[in-house]
Amino acid sequence: MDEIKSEIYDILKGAIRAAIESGELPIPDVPEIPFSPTKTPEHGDIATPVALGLAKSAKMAPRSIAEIIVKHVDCDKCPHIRDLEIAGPGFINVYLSNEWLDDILRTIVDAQDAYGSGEIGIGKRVQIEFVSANPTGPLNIVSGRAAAVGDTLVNLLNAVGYEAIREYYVNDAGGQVERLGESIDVRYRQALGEKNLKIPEGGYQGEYLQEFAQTIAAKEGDAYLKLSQEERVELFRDKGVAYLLGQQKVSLERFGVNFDVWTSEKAIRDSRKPDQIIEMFREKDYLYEAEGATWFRMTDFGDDKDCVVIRTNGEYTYFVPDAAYHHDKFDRGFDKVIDLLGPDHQGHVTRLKNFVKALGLADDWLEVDIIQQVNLVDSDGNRRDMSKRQGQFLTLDSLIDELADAVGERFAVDVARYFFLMRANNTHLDFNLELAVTQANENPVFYIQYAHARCCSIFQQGREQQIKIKPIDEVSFALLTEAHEHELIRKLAEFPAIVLSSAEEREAHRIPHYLHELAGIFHPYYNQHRVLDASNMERTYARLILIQSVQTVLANGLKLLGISAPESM
RNA sequence: GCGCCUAUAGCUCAAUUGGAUAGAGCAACGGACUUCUAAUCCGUAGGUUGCAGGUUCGACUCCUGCUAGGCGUGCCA
Repeated sequence: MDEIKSEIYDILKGAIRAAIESGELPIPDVPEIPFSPTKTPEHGDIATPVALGLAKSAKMAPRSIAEIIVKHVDCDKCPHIRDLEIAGPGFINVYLSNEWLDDILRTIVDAQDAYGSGEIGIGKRVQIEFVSANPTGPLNIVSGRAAAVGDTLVNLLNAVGYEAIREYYVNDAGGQVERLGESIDVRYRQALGEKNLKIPEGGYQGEYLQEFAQTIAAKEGDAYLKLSQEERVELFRDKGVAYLLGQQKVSLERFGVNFDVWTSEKAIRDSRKPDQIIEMFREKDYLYEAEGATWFRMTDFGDDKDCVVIRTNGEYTYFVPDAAYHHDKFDRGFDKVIDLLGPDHQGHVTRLKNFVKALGLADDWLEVDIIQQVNLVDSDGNRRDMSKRQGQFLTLDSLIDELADAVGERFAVDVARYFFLMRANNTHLDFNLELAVTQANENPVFYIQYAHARCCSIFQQGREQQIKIKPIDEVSFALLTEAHEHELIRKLAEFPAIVLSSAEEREAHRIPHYLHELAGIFHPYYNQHRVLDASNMERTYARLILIQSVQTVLANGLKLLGISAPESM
């Protein structure tokens, strides 16, 4: 496929050059030639608007430019071109010979699991940091969305050759975990019968801490009351972080996301890195003292406000360990670092990028994407953010529990991942719970999975009828004459380009859309045409190769999304 | 006030990153199981792409100004 594309590119380039040399096309140089697969077969297989782009500089009508270019195309040189056509305002439509379709099926059958992968990123190391929720409670659904997106982006980057890893930054230091320790202390003492205690300002009210504190009380009794409050808060802080982080890991594993590296903020703070960063900033004169605190000259980097890096109490604000953390990422040798942050962190994107700049790192080394918020809605679009089950803000676990009640544990994670992945990252996601829990035809996840299961089912039937797939060289694809068959093959051919653009643009949602479109061609085909047909075995063999290719692409695509490809449903 | 994100069919979203007649699913209506799985298919209907300008051969896409919603905004992370 790619070879044919570059062949056609060269032919068109040659034609334009010949037209310039003959003086018919008054432009200085051969331009970039954009071309893409067409939306509809009526426009051929590949089309280019290059003549439209040249209209201005050549001061000619686009259609006549296209005519001149086509006149100079040497069709004998490229057996893959069946026909050339000028259409609409001046598009050049290329019709490929049927060999092209054969080539695609051959490529897929040869490559199998590897079909769709690429090499553009070979030799480059990428780190994606995502979820990174505070270890002060269970993961919420936005974290779930980030987990699905980050996990898939890593899959995509690895598929196109990068060496990408998943990393989780554990915010186990600072004021929030202090509040956590204090909150657990209150719950612990309440569990022992103490009255008139209140969760401190900024503390955590959730039931999960009551349960945790009750477990401690049941196990250790009042042993900890002998400690000073300060000692107790510190102890509970550490116990709480360990417990809640453990819970988060369990949730993530259930969701099919496994991080390669967990980095502790506390460890970063305890290292010498933050001091070194401050030292470096001081040397570069990025810092000044005011109002008892130390400030960073953020305005020098174009922001409208400076910001505090050392508080009046002498502690670093989170910026310092954060800058140190990113410097540490650089030291670990990543060519590119991507942070996926939650919607409440958007104010920090510019500051973070500025700190990275202040560290002397390249502008495009750090990429920050915001994973926007998730609303749960019903089919009428009404918001439903509360969990029925727990009567509280929905957590990732309770979402999967609800889905599991409806579609079974087997598909609950598949459905959740699909719904999180089907929208662009920077849009607010309306998660239609009603649609997600329908096990019926409307659910797009099942639509795709069912297509895969149907492919498998054909092979199962074939085995029962003693029909085996023939080696590809003994099959004649000329028998695939149905319009649906050509449409399917054209769609299969798009897959590698979709994977590539999806990885490079960080737009994971293109994969679910593509798979849905592919299934949307397969199902009608399946309904109208029989694959296994004893009265026409030669065509059966050709169709089996086609079905095998469809199955391969569906399976490869679902794997990128971390969604199962069931053999039966 | 300032900054970021968003606005496309009744609802939820696409649109190969500036290309041809803006496409899907859901919801609505009417049909198809003696067939490799009906979790499927076929058909009907649904649009001034928030508004107003501009750039371009060509704009959902880029620029300017409005309107509406979400989020953020110097010592939490």
